[in-house]
Amino acid sequence: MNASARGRRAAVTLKDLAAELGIHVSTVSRVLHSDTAVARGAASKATAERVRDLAKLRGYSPDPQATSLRTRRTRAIGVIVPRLSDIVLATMYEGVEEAAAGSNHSTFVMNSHDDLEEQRRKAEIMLARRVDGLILGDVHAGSSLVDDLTKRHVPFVLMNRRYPGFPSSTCDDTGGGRLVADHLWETGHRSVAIIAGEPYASTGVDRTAGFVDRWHELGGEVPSHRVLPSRFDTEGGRRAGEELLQQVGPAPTAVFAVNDFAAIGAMGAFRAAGLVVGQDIAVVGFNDTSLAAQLPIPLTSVRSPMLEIGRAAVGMLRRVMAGEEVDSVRHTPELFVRESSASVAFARTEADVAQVQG
Amino acid sequence: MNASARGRRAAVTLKDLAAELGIHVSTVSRVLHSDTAVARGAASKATAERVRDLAKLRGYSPDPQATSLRTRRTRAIGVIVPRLSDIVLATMYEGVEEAAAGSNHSTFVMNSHDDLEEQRRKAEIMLARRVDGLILGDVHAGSSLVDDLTKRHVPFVLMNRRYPGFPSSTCDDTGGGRLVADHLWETGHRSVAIIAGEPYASTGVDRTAGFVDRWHELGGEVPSHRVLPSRFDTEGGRRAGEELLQQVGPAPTAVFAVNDFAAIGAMGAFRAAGLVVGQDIAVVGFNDTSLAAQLPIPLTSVRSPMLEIGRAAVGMLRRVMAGEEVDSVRHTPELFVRESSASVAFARTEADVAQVQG
DNA sequence: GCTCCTTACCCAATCGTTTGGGTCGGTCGT
DNA sequence: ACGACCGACCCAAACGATTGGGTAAGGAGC
Repeated sequence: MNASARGRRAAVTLKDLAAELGIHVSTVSRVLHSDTAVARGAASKATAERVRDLAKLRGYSPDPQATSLRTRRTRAIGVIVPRLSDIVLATMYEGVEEAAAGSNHSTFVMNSHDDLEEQRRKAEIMLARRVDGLILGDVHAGSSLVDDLTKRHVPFVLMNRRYPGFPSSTCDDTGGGRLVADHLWETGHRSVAIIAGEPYASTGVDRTAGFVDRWHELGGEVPSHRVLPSRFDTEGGRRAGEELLQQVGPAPTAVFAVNDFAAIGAMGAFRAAGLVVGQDIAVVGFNDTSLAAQLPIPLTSVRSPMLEIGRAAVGMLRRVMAGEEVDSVRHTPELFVRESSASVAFARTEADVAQVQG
Repeated sequence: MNASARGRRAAVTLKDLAAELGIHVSTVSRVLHSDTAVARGAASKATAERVRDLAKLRGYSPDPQATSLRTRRTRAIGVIVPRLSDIVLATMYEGVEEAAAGSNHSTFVMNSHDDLEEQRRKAEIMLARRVDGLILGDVHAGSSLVDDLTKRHVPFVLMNRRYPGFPSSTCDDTGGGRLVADHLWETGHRSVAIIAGEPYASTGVDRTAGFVDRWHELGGEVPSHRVLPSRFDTEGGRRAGEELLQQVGPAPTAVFAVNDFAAIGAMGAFRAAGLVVGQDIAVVGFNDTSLAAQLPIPLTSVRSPMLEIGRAAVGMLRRVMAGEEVDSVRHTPELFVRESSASVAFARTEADVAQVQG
């Protein structure tokens, strides 16, 4: 019936250490906790040594609940993502976890499934848990959640997706889109389409806008029916790909999907229609997930530094929690050209297209 | 400088409610906390009503740190996985999160990167956080961690991978392997290879063993050099695929990769070597991740109920935490045949093989 | 009218830490 | 030789909730 028999509650406390050393618990606390600033003055060098030795010997580890209760901070941060089974967010989260662990913070993650209701609910759960701050990886354009959190003085930063006026750690998605436009233009394409992702996600919107802007600068045009919204998964990419092929008029010679998974889905649709990706049609993805390079037809993709985006989000959040103003960071992407769009001269001529059409 | 100015610390406490109602804090606590068992007897119906109304009005939410301190339980469970960027584990975690939320528990996840040192370190961090229990998704064969945790009376269950003698929520991997053997045998294959995954993971080991056993029952044989260990990612699959093709003697007509990602990597290797998957060589994966069906060449795969595995792990852990003995659960897998192995008659004859060889 | 229940509460200790303030015996400066 | 100061501690009040014990008033039963 004692503590250790009833469970694993062997946990040694400050009081235990104090009793064993014959000194007061507050002295032990100061020695163990304070970073030599307060520690000096709390106990003699000899006593401090004894305290530290015993703490190590007994395996003392402070009770975080008690500490939190007293200090009003939990050293926990909440992370909300659309879904962790999206490898992009999962990778960013790895960066978050790593950086948080580095500054002695724990992280709670929750999935919002990109549902506005659920975002709020999950945020409330985290706040009820008294997290010290939030990292939102799923912000929707026009969502009022960010304003509400600001009003409530909840420290938070955005990750993955940005929202004007709030600090975020994202990829330079616009720049990434421009890289793709340059690449496709240089390889001779003039008729392109974009699988643009969800309209509420800045990632897809910015990548699309970057592409379109650059394409215009280069002298090209992207008809609006060639910009298809889509889900971010393979299924969404496949549907968009199918839709593209069903449009009247010649099919595009190149397709930019704002996400690797959508690109993979589109590749499936093209192949099912008898097109050979990399020969009949070029496909470019985004994020350069570990899959891209390993696919049967390796996928050209824009690498976004996902781990770094996650790490940076933590750094920013720490500063926000400390009351500082922080600026958004846009991490630089890099294009990796692979077989799905590598060959320069394959772009079909108008004549070819007419033939295929006929 | 007051609490609410210094941050968002507006948090209303039991004491606040009690003061406003002119009753004692303990009465408020009993009304709000107890599930009508203790609540009855704590206050009159009228008072209870007033308490509940005011609590709702003021938006009272109990301080979990204070509660934990008093009750010695955190309602938090720790989850350790090899890596969350593995879609399989991420999906299981979604199941965990959902089930945990359902029973009002929070979850901490950490990545161990399949490193023994890191597993221990992460487990210690979670225990230092005083989680009520652990779900281990990364147990290694022969690891002593499970024994150590048992000795320390830490409630835990295993997920994804099993370990004899400890409760686990896994797929029936052996059965899954048998399904694949039946399928390949029926479609005429006699010369097969296995990309077997890491030897420390029961998933790969069991899937391989199930396949091999069934194959023997059917009268086939699997030479040991045809069972290649591999990492679980695409890179690992590609390497194993390349190695297979370099072996002396005729290449196998079918390959079973114990994981979809490894299968995708292998498909890449085969294609690079000029083989057409689904025609020259059959490939089967495992887990039926969302990618499998959407790949350019849709991948035959064994679906494991990942969400369910995660949910069940939580249920089991709750029972372990309650002091019950629980049995392991092996969830039933299901085979989905697709183009990568669909056609029955393509298996190359020995003559063909000889020709290719020559 | 007395005891004995209920009913409807209140009291106070406790969980493990932190932290603003003592206190007490010496040492230093003059 | 005397006050100021310093080093090395101790005290006790929090933080917010839970919970084993009261206790006072009112009614039932004899």
